[in-house]
Amino acid sequence: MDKSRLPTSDTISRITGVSKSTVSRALKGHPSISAATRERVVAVARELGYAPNAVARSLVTRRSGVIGFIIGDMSNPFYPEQLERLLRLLALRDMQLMMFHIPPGQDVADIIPVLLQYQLDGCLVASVELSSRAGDLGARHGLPTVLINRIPANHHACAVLCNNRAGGERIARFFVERGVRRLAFVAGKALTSTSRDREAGFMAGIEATGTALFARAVGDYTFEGGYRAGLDLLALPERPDAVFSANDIMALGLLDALRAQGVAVPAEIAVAGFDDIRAASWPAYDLTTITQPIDTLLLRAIDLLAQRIADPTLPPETLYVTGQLTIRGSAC
Amino acid sequence: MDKSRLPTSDTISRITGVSKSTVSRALKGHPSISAATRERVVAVARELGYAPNAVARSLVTRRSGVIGFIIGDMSNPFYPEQLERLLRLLALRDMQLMMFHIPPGQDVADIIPVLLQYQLDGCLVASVELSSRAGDLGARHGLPTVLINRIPANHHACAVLCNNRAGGERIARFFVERGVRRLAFVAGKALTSTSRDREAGFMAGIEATGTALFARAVGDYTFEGGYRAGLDLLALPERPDAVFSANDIMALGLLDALRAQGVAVPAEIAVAGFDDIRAASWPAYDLTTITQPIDTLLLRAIDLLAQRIADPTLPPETLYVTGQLTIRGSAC
DNA sequence: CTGAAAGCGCTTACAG
DNA sequence: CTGAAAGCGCTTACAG
Repeated sequence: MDKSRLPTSDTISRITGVSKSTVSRALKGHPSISAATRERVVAVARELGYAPNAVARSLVTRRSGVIGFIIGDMSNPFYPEQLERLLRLLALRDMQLMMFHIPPGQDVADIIPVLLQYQLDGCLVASVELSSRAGDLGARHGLPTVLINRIPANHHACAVLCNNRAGGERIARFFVERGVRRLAFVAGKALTSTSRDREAGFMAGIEATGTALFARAVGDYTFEGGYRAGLDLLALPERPDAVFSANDIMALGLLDALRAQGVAVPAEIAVAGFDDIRAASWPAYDLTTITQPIDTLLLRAIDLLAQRIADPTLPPETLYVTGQLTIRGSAC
Repeated sequence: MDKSRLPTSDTISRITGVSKSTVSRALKGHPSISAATRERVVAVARELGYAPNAVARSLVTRRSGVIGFIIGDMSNPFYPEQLERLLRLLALRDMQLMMFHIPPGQDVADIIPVLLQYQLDGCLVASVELSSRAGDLGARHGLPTVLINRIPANHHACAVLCNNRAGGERIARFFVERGVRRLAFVAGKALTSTSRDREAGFMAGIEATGTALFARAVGDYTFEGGYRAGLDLLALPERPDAVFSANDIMALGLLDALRAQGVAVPAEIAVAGFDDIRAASWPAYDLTTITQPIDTLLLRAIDLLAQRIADPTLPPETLYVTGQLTIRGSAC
């Protein structure tokens, strides 16, 4: 009935008459244990609802089966969507996840001591806004770390990224093929590699056709920022024909700004985003965007992490996955 | 450089020349330690970046400083929004959070053994769809548990709820005061107390005015379900003037269905929801709704939990917080 | 195939 | 005010 009364390996040992060592080995299917002994131990353990205390096990094995998930601001729904998939994928491997939220203004470096206390097996860093010092976790503290959609500084950590550049280029090509000429870009946070790479790809795609970028605004990766960016673009002496927003959540704000100003989408201005968050497919927005292959991305990240947990001497690696253009009503 | 090289209390002990016991006491500010000793220990610990190994500490204190957060389907953005606030509030208390995701079709009962392994201090259960057996965690396994927006079966666990009934009633009153007569309700999952209580309140509010419910549809608490419910209502021989959706995410789908059918909102049909998720305030939806006081709700939940962690003999308690009507363009 | 013993890194009575 | 010792619940060489 009480927490302190959970059965221990000693309980099983006393009931079955074999030693704790044997209980431990029997339960983890160690080959040297006789079938008869194993069966008896397993039966008693099951009957008592016994499971080895994960804390004690972690202390001796130096493996906790828990990985840390580090995120910053979650107002972009893309993060929660990743989280849900991640939990599903980890459950398949019997791994648990501990959350670490870095509030605005703080940095990964600030919580490293806390992180280190918990004997985590590894870390996934999912915020594009967090400093590159996240790589320190791996390099200086021996904690296997994989960055998601973030370029590791000094190659000190692993990373899995959606090919942001290719995605930006794809959008440019899509617009240009449809004869759009006055192309605008709405940037996310200036310091993030995702925004810069998506922009670089977009620029490359435009320049390949001999044209130049028509206008640029900044939306800081937020809905409200996207809304303001939309108003900024509409205030220009001449309006763009199409806008590529560096992520979806800004694109939604942008679409609402256009709607508020009576602009017809896509007839007057076409809009495309990046991520394919759930809201992108809601009829109110119906956003053309680059769909990030989240499951693949996370699967690769988990694989990379699992390999480093198994062998910490493995060198860092950076992997790319490719997003697909999803055409919807906002640009078609 | 390596994980196994993290300094231990023994490291500090050797450097400072005091015993491990003294190191431990000095670091936690035990009053019996002399100021001089404490300062020296603290200085060395800081210099080495030492922090007590949480796993070892948990093993002896039987306190981990970690609580479990149990959620089901996260497609309703209300859950991620809670999660972010929760992380902020827990950080203030130096508590960590471990996530447990129950996939559709599974139940809390299925992960109880896993949960129990981790020496969690307590549990917060945040899914309205999970069985009432969540209360077992507290009652049968001694794990302090607080349900969020869920009525505990048999009073075996604590709970904090938004006053769902009062919210439903408030919406009814709001509609009736504006002279709306043909009121419809869109239900969430049939088995959830949130949907039932919101409906009961709505019905009570309607009946208080001598009228009756005009129409009812079911949206299963999803965006798509809300969309279908909208089409269902429009297919009726006579249309309602106003619809109360048991949560926001369904209301968004509903609004998109109305828009798709060319229905003017709120002129022809007014719409109200419940929760006040972020998307409710996006201009595309501009949804009138009951704003749940998330921070208060979570703060109360944490308090209830902290009390039970400190004294497990405390009886279960159920607390209510009150939502506020937030009037936006979808019903005004 | 099995067991006794040591040890993971802490905390906490118990002495002094 | 401080230390030696025991112990939290496991796992894992080491013997046999």
